[in-house]
Amino acid sequence: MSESNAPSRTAHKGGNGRAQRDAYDLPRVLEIAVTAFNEHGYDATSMGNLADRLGTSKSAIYYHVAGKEDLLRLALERAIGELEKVLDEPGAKSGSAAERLRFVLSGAVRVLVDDLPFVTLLLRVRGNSDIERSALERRRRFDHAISRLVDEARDEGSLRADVDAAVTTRLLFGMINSIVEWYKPGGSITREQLTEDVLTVAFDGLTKR
Amino acid sequence: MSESNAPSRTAHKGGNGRAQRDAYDLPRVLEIAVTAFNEHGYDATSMGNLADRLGTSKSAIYYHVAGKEDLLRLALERAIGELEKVLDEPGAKSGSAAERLRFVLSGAVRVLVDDLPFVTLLLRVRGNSDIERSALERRRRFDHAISRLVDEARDEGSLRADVDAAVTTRLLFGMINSIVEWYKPGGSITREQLTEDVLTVAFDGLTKR
DNA sequence: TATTCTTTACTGAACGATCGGTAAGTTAGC
DNA sequence: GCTAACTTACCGATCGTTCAGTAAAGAATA
Repeated sequence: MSESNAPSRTAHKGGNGRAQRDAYDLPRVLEIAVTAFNEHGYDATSMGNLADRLGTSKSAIYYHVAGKEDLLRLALERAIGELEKVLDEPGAKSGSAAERLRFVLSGAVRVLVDDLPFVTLLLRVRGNSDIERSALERRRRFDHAISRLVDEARDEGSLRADVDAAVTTRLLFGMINSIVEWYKPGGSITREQLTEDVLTVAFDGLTKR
Repeated sequence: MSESNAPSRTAHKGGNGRAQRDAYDLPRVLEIAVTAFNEHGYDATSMGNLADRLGTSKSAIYYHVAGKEDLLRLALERAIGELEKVLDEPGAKSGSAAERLRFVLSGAVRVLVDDLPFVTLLLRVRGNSDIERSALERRRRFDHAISRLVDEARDEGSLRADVDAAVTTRLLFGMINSIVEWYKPGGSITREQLTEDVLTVAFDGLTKR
């Protein structure tokens, strides 16, 4: 692969360096689209709007993607895909339920931070189309897997049993998912520090001991 | 356009006054609108859509409200107004910082539950228009007031100091605000039980002691 | 090397559908 | 008859999408 080229040109994909007047390849289009969707909402973002941000025309976008919904599909797939991977990692499968829960929650925070705009979009989806409903269904399954871990950790005696288990899980999710609303990567708080803080507050609470 | 509500024309049915072929008064229109906005998003909800839900025509809605944005304005005003009231109650002004914090958080949960659809809409606003930005600004001020309470409770020695104060506050908000995404009034969990669970998890964490 | 063909990556204009909103006429109850 | 509460018909703007055309560059042919 040739990497000595000017960055504004030839962002070629596979084996051959073809003609490319500008670098509007799919990853770039997707990145701009996800940013715009998060800023103004999916419905409020028009294809003309995206074209302006890309410095190109509306119809040029259609060379790279099938349509507006396709951009949403690709973005949601990326987000939910990365989250699902966490459940397949070894740390999510061995150890006590409490250990596995901590591992999965850490992994979720990691994905939230590393793919922040994509996960942000996923968490705002309300099920308006088949694509959104499909992403929502996969998210529901992911949530359910963590919910089972909470139940197990409870049965183990690791977690408190005086609060409804379902409520506990929901509040836990609420806390973690809210990260996308305020966390700025590259700021003063590192990803690792954030993960530690989240687990501390979640498991030990706000009260001083 | 005047800031105040109370349009002198709306003949409310309370004292039984004017002709009313159907019960499409402002509160009913607003209720249907907020429900629709929450289900499909503000942008994805058309005036025609609202008219169908009301069993009337699009233009009939314009007799009761100035336009689509006006519906949003009224809904957001109600939500943020109720939240702001909590800060003015006596319990929010006397006692230790920890006590005031618990009072305000309880109050926030109470408003969230009692005006669930309105607060849901408020929490989903992203600042796309002047109206949204104005609501967002008031919400930011409300959040900041609670943030100061957390700082005070910390200085008092009531709250832990080993986690960043700003992060603590954000996670606390994330947890509480997430309620609008899953709580169903009239279900098995009462408002009071929910409030208690939230405070327990927030202050004491998930771990069994 | 010179010419032609093919593919890539667009441009610009236009499409039908739908949007929020309005104008003007109509009906029900006092 | 007056007015509140509509209805029907329509407006211009904008939406996502399509389509014919085309410039640029590599590949094939001579």
